[in-house]
Formats: sequence, structure tokens, C-alpha cells
Amino acid sequence: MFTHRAKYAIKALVHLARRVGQGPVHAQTIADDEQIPERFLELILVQLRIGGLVRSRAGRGGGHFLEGSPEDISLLSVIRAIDEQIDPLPCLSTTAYVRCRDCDDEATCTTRHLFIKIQEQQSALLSHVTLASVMPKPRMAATPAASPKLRTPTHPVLVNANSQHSPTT
Amino acid sequence: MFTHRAKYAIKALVHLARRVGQGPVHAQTIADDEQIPERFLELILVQLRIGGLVRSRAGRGGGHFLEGSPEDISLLSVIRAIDEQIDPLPCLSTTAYVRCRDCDDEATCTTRHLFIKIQEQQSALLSHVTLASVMPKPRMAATPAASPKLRTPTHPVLVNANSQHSPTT
DNA sequence: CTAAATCATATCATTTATATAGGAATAAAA
DNA sequence: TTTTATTCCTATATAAATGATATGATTTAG
Repeated sequence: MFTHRAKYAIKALVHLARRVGQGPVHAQTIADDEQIPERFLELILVQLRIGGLVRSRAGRGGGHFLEGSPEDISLLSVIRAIDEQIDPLPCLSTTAYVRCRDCDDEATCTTRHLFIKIQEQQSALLSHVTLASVMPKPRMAATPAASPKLRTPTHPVLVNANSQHSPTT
Repeated sequence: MFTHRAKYAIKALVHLARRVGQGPVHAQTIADDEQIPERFLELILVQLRIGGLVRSRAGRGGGHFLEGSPEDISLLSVIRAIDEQIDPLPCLSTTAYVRCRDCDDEATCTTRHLFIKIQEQQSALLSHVTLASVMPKPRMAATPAASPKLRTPTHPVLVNANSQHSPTT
């Protein structure tokens, strides 16, 4: 499960991505449009700023805007900025390392090895999804009214791994 | 982050997998060997039994043993049995569906579409890792003392996606 | 019948997630 | 320089999830 924070962060970033080059956007505006509690969103925006994903300008006429371009902002970087702990086990975090008390020897810990692999895979997954990859490309208006759903992506995009919208929960 | 429950469950299952065909194993034994709080482990074993991953026998000489073979037990099924909610958003759960209050139209919700993709990928990932894939194959004793670390797997195993043990947390 | 084990249920403690609140700092405009 | 609009910072409140413990009932081999 992703947290609400992460979801809100992504919504806010997509919001900003859609307004690149239009100057800073008020937190209030984002909150209203995306239906996010305003005060809570402010905290999230601060995290995103610290994480280097957005820049902010205080004072009248201020607001928030993307630091980089949508192609360069991956889900992984968002999650990193928002959720402190993204590692599958505390013993796998470089910044918040805590040894498992049920582990005698990390070097031979089967579980640890397993989760390292999982982590690598999941990171790879999230790093390949960018803000740009979730936005419809608004380039050149007219192709003969074909369904816009399957536009060929110009940026890395999720592959459709045998997709059957797999059973949940 | 995976929960402790999930980690304990996996450790217990690997423990059982190593003892396939040797009759039921006491919860107490698993708890001691794997350094898991015993009472807590019992609860987890019950969940695993309900989830169909282990079978249990009460009474003297009882214990727990794998229901299927290690090749058939995927991490996905473990997580499903242990953590109730594995979906990235509550609006994506079939069994615990809750509409997001910050969403007017699920059909056009960009975030939802995004997370559906993520979910598919992550499920695919977890479903390809089985108990068997985390255990060293003890088959036929003698190959000329080569490092056993890179034995060619006979069961689905994680690919090594450009692995650089990616930066964490 | 008894001992060894699981099974069921309740409770408690801790941590994490989700906010909310008050006001300080910043910066533009009047 | 004052006003006003905005972000920024810190603290607190509330609720939910997680992790763990406790008590006792139930099952079953011997």
C-alpha cells in the first residue's frame, strides 16, 4: 500500500507538470483542484522541496513549481522524498539502518538476501515511471480521431506484463 | 516496507520448506530457531493455514507443515495471506474497496490508472518469487567444489535487473 | 486421563499515518 | 513603509495499524 501522502504528492506533481512554464501555482489552488486538505498538502510540498522535486517562492505571487522536467521525475524519487522508509526491511536501509534482532548473521540471512532482490526489482520498477509517462502527450493536435489511449509513448512507460489486472488484497 | 509479520511468515515458511517430508514442526521449534516471538508466530501460522499455505495438526505430536510444494508458494500468496491490504490504493482492492474521497471519477483518474499499472507489475514480481527460489538446491552432492552461490536455478528466480543494489530510503 | 500441542479471542502498548493549528518568515504591491 | 498574500516551521491531536502478550479452550496421541 502506498500512503495517502504519496498519492497526494503524485497528484500535486502531476498538477504542476501540467502547468510547466506557467509560473508558480498556489498550494491552495492545488488543494482545491485535487481535493487535498490544504494544510496537509503544504507539508507535503515542503517535503518535495527538500527532496529537490519542486521549488517554491514565498510571499505574494508566490507558489510552487517543478524543479526539473516531468521526464526526470520518477515515482521512485517521489516515494523517497515522501516516505522516509522505503526499504523492505530496516536492515536494508542505508540512512535508517536498524539491525533485525531476529538475525544472527546478515551475511547469510536468507530473508535479507531475498528482500535485497525484491528491493532492486521494485526500485527499478518505480524508477522507470516518470511524471511524463503518466501524462497524455498533448503534441500536434490531429491524428485521424483514433483512440488516444494507446499513443506510443516517447518516454519510458510501464510494460504491460501479461496484464490481467491481477487479483487483489 | 514489508511488515514484521510478513518477514516472520516467510522465515517460518522457509523453515518448513527445508523440512518437507519430515513430518509436522512445532511452532515452538520454529520460534526458537528463527527467533520469532512464539505466541506471535502462532497467530501468523493460523493466518497461513487460513490462506492455505500450511496445514496444522493439533494435539500431541502435532505441528505445522507446508500445504503445497515450495515451488508453488509465491511471495505474493504469502503477502496476501498475511497483510490484509496489499493494493496501492483502497480504491483498487476487490475485497476491501473504498472509494477515494479526493476522486470525482475513477474512470478518468490519472492516479488510479497509474497505480493499477504499478500494482500489476508488483504482483507479477512477487508472484515469480517462490519459496523454492530462495532455497539452495541440495541436489546431487558433487560438482567440483565450485561456488554454490550461482547454481543455475530450476525454478523461476528474480532476474538481476541491472542490479546495483539501488540507493535506499 | 493426561500431556503436548494447536486454536480462539481479547487486550494492551507502541508506532505510524493523517491530519489540524498558530504563527513566523518572505516578498510583492500599494 | 504598510498591507496583503503566500509559503514555511513547529507543535499538537486523533485515529488506525502494527506488534506483541495473555488466558484459556480444544484437539489428539499415547
